Amino acid sequence: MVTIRDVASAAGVSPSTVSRCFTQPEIVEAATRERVLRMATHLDYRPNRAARGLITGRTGNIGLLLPDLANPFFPSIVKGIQHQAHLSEYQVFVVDTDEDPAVELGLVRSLAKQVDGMILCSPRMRPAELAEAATVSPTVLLHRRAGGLPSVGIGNADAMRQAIDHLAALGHDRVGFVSGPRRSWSGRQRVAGIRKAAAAHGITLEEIGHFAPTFEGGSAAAQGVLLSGVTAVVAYNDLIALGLLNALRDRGVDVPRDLSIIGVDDISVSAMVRPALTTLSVPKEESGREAVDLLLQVLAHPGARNPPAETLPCRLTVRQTTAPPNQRAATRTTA
Amino acid sequence: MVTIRDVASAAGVSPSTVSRCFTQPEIVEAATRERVLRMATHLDYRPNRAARGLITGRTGNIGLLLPDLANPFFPSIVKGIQHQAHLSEYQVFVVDTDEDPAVELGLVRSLAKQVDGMILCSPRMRPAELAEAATVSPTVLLHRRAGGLPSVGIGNADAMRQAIDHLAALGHDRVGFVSGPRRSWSGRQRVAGIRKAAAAHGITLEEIGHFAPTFEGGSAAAQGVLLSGVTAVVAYNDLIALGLLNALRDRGVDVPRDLSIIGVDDISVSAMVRPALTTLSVPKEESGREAVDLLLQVLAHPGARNPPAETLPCRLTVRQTTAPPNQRAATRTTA
DNA sequence: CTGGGCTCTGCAAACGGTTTCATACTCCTC
DNA sequence: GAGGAGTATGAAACCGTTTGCAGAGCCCAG
Repeated sequence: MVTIRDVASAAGVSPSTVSRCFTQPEIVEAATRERVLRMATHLDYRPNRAARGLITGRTGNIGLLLPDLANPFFPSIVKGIQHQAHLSEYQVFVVDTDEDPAVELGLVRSLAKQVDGMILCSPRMRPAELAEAATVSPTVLLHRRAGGLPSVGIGNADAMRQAIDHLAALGHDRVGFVSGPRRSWSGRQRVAGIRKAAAAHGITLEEIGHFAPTFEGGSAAAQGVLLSGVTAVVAYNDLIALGLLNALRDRGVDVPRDLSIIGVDDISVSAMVRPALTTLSVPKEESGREAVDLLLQVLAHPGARNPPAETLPCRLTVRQTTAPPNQRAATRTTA
Repeated sequence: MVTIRDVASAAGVSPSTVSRCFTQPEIVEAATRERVLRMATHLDYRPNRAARGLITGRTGNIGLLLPDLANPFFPSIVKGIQHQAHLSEYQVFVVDTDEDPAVELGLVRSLAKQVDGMILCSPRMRPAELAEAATVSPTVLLHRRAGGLPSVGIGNADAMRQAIDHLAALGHDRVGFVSGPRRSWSGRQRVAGIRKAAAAHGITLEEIGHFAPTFEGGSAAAQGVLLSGVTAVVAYNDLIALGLLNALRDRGVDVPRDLSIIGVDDISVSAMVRPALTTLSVPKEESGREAVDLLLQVLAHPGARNPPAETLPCRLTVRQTTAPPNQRAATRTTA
């Protein structure tokens, strides 16, 4: 392994000078600098980041905590985060919590020493734990907002408004919301948003259960949806919507004729199924990139007073799972 | 930040003793050890891994290179790898190459210093580059085999045999194979395997193009498949199969009546679409776990002469996209 | 010619651990 | 009671880098 000393002796200077050539090139004489850099590339020298980190206190790594890589929503975010992080020479530690809130804080702690900061994506932990996590390591929240921590979120309430506007325009007046995990902050935002939007349109809202944010969770929701007598549902996320869509079809329910379905996230699968899912498109990669930018900004100005809380807009993508209500089916199910 | 010296003075011993309590507990006297460990937990001391790595040469990290996180095949592997790595207190650096072979080697080099070893998942680079990567850092190949490097793979040829057996049993005698990336080693294995299996059954094999291993790639393959006059196709992977399935439906082709489709991977989406995709189930998480085990084994015995090359079996999962050939449709398309 | 200020470079001390080597102590045997 | 083996601990060197401080050399003004 080639060290800074090898480069130094090869270039006939001291290690300090070599170091300066990399960290503050302008203060070393041009001729010297050029000679050093030439030897460095010639020897294929790369600074040992662990050694550098030991003294600077910076690791060049950022940590990313997320609930479940198996949900295609998150890999998109990872891609955005990685791309942006690599632009600034940062590496990313990815940690999957398997939707278990109990392990989140522990993972943050165990990762803290090895990263300069963390991005907590859709964390399920409680606000107090979140505050504690933030003391352990500089933290940016992604798809969550809490206690004045810097965060990147999406316009959940506005998204729900768009969904309800769309359903109202189609003529629905009895709509369901299929909830995801009880601990999901986004979920609570969405419920609040859809309540308000439904009220504004005079639409009756049925809130249906809490389900795992997975395809299976959506299947499990089918019975409750059918019993509720609604003509349209908005689901917590696309996976639930897809599971629901499938379970309904297996029971002979025609989507969108008998029931309209709207998801949230716009994961790639949603465009692959038939009928293709109408959904609220969330800017996934972009939100990941923004989170990195925000974190780097926080790292650069540790004492900033007002940590920014960004909100990115969602956009309704109308595909094939929404249509005007089927009067006959509606009256049948409500009967 | 609490250091080893803090623990040492709190416990009334030297830093050396504290260090030994963690690295080789058996050589320090029981009473002393207990006192030290009690102080350590009390102060919430955690060894600085960068500092430790500086002297031991071990980082406690492993690197994972993969082509595209957006393909649901890979997140499953990541989960398996992470889970197994965390059991041995290793962290995982994940790097996505966006299917670009040109950047792979560079990423390996830039990551090398920060990891103890790397898992290269479905790398697209050439054997010579692979050999070079292996000199840079201890390497395990996942879903690829090359030049005696330790590897974990799947039984591609056997998988193709199962697919052809299934299609032959249904009565197909003219089958297509839709190829993925030209640089994919698995792809070449599968072509070779399916050629042999088809020959054994007296089945005519049509090899159709090279396509991106994505949903869009599958859509693009539709025309070629229709022109080929086959009654069944096996696709390089599930995403291509799904794209194909969709594009065919949009052209009015009924799957499986007019055409049978078999994918490879068994990604979660394949069970979510209708008709659900018949596919070769690859043990994704398991292969990830095996790769970690293998890498740790390599790290523990650096001089081992015969690096193991494991092969995990695939299993055909029959769903709804395979059926006996439709005689009329077949003659129509071959006309 | 002297002295003050600049610019560039080297020395040496960190950073937080691990590990080699030496030392002090205990215990046992002859 | 002396000597040797064995055990538990501490002192110090080291890993590869950054950085505060000092010093060398130079230029220019007085």
